[in-house]
Amino acid sequence: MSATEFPRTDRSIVADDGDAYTFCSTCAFSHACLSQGMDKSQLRDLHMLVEHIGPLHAGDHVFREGDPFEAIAAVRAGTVKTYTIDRDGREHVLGFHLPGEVIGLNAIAEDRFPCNAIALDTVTLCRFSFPKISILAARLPRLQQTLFQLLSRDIGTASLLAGDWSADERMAAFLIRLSRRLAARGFSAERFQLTMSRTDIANYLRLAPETVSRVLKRFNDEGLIQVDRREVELADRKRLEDIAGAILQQP
Amino acid sequence: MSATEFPRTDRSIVADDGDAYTFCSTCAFSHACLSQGMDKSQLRDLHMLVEHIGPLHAGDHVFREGDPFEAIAAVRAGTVKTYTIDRDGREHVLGFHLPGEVIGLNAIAEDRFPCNAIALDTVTLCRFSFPKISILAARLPRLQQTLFQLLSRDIGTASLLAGDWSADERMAAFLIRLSRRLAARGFSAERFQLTMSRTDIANYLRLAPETVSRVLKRFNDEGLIQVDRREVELADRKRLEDIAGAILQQP
DNA sequence: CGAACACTTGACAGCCCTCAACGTGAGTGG
DNA sequence: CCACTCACGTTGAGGGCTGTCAAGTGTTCG
Repeated sequence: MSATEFPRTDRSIVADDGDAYTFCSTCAFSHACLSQGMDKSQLRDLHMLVEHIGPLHAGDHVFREGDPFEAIAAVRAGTVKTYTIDRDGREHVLGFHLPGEVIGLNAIAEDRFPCNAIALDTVTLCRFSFPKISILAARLPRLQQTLFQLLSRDIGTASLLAGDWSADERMAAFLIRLSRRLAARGFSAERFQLTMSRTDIANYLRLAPETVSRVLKRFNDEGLIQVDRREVELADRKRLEDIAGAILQQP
Repeated sequence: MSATEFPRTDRSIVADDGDAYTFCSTCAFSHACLSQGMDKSQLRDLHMLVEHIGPLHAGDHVFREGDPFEAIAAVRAGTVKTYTIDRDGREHVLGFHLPGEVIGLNAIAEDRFPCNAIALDTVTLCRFSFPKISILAARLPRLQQTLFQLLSRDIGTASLLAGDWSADERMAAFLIRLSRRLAARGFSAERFQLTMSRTDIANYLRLAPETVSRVLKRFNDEGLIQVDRREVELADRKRLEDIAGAILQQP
């Protein structure tokens, strides 16, 4: 069992501000960091409280359920899975987090992490001390607004999977949303690699792993996608979007 | 069809600050409003931006999907249902909101309300202009923290119903959580009135109305509850909590 | 090479949805 | 006071989707 990497503060702080503008361009905070209205000194303030974490490797935990909440983090590279284990030992995947997305926001309410976070591949993170960023947000309206928006957005995405959708609808929506998120970050929207196992997808979509397998095969046979192991190509995006339609109408 | 009441700004502003301390004691902002660390003048600032709305009557809309987002609101009295209508015309209930609870937080991200809100009975609200409360939050760390916590909490509750729980688990969890929320606001935890229809409950729990009816009847026959029309008494809270267990372990 | 793991494929059953009919209570108007 | 209407709620029968169980295949890694 690997140690929890995230709460540690004795990690070396990578101060590679030199390429900060490059890797931050796709970050959730980029609007707050890079947009107009924030001068050099303010930008330095924000970069001052960023700690670069990693690289973590597949299976390393970013944080664990019950850990005291001290910071949120933006994924810089790789994929992070957040999940909980319920009373009966079943895993519930709350989400997969791609570069630019923020994890830990649901820990603010209780001051503890209500879930685990684990790296699915090689992951690097930007760690933001929450007390510090709160103080800074009081001086920077745009940053405060960004935080409010990030939190608000998570409420919406959390209720997205809550509906009583069919397995086909869930899977199609999963693929389309993943594709869109990857595209927004500069990756190919049509062809990509699933960084998570079938079981992870099943636990996220609240399906059985067998059902995930069957639906993917049927989508493949019907020409909607081409799937080989974890490689996926969206062959008929339009029909996929049509299947997922009712779910995707939500942002 | 009734008009949307909420976005209007030409409503009479009820300035009954005289009993502000009374009705606000159970409000989500009470910690920010009434706790230490906020002096008289700051308290006045917060009360200044509160607009009292209502009374609305059963069937009146507080806001509608697509309305521009200008303000959040705390329920003072009554029950508000938030819901969406999907492409296929099916209603999805996002939540029932009791006195002291805040609605509209999921509108921040898109600057529009992503759902409808309707009064289930006679409802009064406190309306907080969001731009104004944001500015105030920058000056009052405690208020900022309260807002962050409210947003963060909603992420958790949104993912609560996302699991693939059985109808029994969902219903038990629904009753227990409703009971706890009512108790936290000074109402009886054991005996209460359902302000929503069976269909509303079904659309919230993602079940068919018939299933809701059947489960309630079985719970009644098994001595877990006593239900007569919309009157409910929790006869065996312990067993109910046991059934709901896996869901309730989340905050 | 062998073991562990992820994934696939098939058979079967169970939960819950759908469809349908009926019962009940509140409100209305005569 | 009663008949009527209408929405809401209950109850029953049947079927479909998807979970469970089981076995087999393929891949990775020691």
